[in-house]
Amino acid sequence: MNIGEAARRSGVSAKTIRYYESVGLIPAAGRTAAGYRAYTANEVETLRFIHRARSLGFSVGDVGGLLELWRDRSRASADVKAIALKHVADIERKIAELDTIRRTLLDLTTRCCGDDHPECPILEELATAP
Amino acid sequence: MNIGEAARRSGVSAKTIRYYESVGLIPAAGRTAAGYRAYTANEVETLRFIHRARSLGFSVGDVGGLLELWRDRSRASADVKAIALKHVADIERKIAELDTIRRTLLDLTTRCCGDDHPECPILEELATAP
DNA sequence: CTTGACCTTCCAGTTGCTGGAAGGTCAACA
DNA sequence: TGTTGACCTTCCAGCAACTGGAAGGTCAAG
Repeated sequence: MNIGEAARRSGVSAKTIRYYESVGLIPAAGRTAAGYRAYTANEVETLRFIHRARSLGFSVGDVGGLLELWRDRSRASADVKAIALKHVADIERKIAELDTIRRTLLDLTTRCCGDDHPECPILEELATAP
Repeated sequence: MNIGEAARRSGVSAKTIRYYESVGLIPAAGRTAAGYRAYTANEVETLRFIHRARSLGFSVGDVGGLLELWRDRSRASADVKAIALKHVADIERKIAELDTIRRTLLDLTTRCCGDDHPECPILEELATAP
């Protein structure tokens, strides 16, 4: 099938499929006589796998690792779990960071009247915080 | 003062100060006879303002808006608050997104033995989820 | 035989810096 | 006076992970 059809079935855009090929995440697809990329159902499954992994926030590099493990029948689930747990830790760090910012901003926005006067604790904080 | 000193005092690296100048976030600094950028205490204050706003996650574009309002004595605090609230909404969306992912991954990693066997609910999920 | 939906490659832009190369300047020290 | 070393300058490239667009080839239907 053509790249457009593979895109529709996998949820990965044609543009992105080409990109994944260019960075080596997937091997170069076969070609028709006219030079069109041709995809098998199997390759579409791989793309769906990638799509799901990316939607869970795994980096393209991590997805490469997961793909390798997926294809490796003699893998150790510990290796998969390690990648996932590291990702969870990253996410939790990120959430904590965002939450700190969120609480600061909520405090500031609550204290800001938000009217047509210039007094503003938000700007004051930005201007004078340590 | 030289850019290095301004960097040390503001918390913004010299490299980044030049970058901010290049993208128009700050006006071009004055120059010494030798062509070195020269900064006043006032400009350092602006850089500190920028540094704090950036550390609260405001985009460089938003920081530009905040800077303008900061300098505008006849501003309406409502305009500042609007920028901040929009940012809070963005952050909350992001947190919700990350938390959904986090919960999914925690479920999967909990169910994965993480031993030297190949069976792995994480890969299974990636391979078969809807 | 034409139209429109495909496909191809390649280049540039996004965000916010950061690293590095090649070279000029300045202050202190021998 | 010379020279070192810490500054400074510009410009170019690259990170992540795409996305948009231009210019042009292909295919199937009507």
